[in-house]
Amino acid sequence: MIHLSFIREQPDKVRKGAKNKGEVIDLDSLLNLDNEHRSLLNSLNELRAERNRVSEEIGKTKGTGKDALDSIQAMKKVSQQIKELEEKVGVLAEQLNSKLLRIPNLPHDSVPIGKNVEDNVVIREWGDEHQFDFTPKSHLELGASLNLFDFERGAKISGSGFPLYIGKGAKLERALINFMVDMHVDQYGYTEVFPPFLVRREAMVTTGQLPKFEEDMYHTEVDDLFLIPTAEVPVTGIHGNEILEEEDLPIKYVAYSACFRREAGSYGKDTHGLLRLHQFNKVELVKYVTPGSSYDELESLTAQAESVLQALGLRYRVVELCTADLSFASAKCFDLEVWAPGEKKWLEVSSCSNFEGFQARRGNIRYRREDNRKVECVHTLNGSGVATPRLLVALLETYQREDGRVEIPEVLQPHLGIKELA
RNA sequence: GGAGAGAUGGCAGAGUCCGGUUGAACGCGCCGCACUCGAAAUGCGGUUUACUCUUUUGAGUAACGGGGGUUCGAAUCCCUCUCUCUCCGCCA
Repeated sequence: MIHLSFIREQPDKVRKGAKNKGEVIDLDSLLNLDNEHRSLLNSLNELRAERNRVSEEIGKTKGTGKDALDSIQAMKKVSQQIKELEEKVGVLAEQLNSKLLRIPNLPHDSVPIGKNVEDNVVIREWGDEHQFDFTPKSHLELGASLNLFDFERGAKISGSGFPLYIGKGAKLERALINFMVDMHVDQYGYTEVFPPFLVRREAMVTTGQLPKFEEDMYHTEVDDLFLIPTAEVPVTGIHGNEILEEEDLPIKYVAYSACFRREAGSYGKDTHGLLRLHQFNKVELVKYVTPGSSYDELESLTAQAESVLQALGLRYRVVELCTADLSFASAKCFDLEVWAPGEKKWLEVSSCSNFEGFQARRGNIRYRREDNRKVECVHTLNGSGVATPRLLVALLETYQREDGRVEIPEVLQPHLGIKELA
């Protein structure tokens, strides 16, 4: 969340940032609430100060053997007042917090201002368009002929959007996950973690899924736990309510997880095959860094995600999101889009974001500076490195041959044990 | 699922029975200064966080796992929730 004092001091910046993101916020009611809260809080503190002072006197008086009935009677009244004020202040604080949690993060100054997806900016492209001397098939056709997945039976078990991978398809999925996790650990020094897939509310609030997007999440009623939409949630939660040492930063984690998304409101979009799913697999990179380094860390994070696609020899482009397309919690974000020759589309396989202190404040994730030993919030970043379903689409469609077989990129062969899918 | 024990500051660990200058002893760590060519050792001083008010200085309030209660006053008493540990049961 945005620091309250920042909102007080620079409300226009907050309004402008939210407006550029296309978010409607009501700062006036928040600021009024804040004023009321502070004024009551001051009265409350004065009363408590009085009570503390007199209570101490009572203790001393009793110590000398005298009674202090008058003071006790007076403090009874004061305590009653305190109790009433505490209730009011508590209600206001809750309302204030709830409003605060719904204020989006502000875009970084470098983010292009835009009205919609059209205004995103392609930063760079990598790889040449694969030349086919036949008409490339879609991943659906390839998957069917090679018997890699079975969407009908997946839907029979769980509903549409829950793919069932079979045989070499299942193994390919597992190989991709292993390949990516190993790469980030071995080449870039990430620490591998295997997080829980169900999390408490607090973890979802920290990363920004709650309270605003509860309807997009799978929720288990009885235990009040949420299925994670991304490993970002549990992995960012790892250091919640902690004070880290600056010398331990940056902390870098890589995690595989299944991801669960209700995709409420996106019915009819990308409905076929592996393009949009309720459950999918993803390898996620999460960094905790010092504020001064977070934009450099965003660059390296993006580069590391890109290197997965490079190693697999897949054509892709890096897109800088404009303000309108930036997510609620993000200050700046690069999307990686891989080219799928069968679909003839760019497919988003990664989002690399800097959240600055937005998540850290929500989750109370801080660090102690080396120079002055002061405590401040870390910056958090994360990026997919990368998500498998669309990666699999691009892989199959890119490496297909006319005879319907699919070559396996060399880097993947040790993980899969075969050179082609036939 | 059953029975029991516990949760205190960066760490470790008193205080809880018998509520009152205890934001919290002693120690470790950390920071500063002194001594030293330098280091170690030693000595001295300092060392929680959040919020509010204040131009600076400073002052106040809150927090001993979370929430609630009793009381003039709660780390300390009561209730409740969460978590951790031990034993039993069940189980991949």
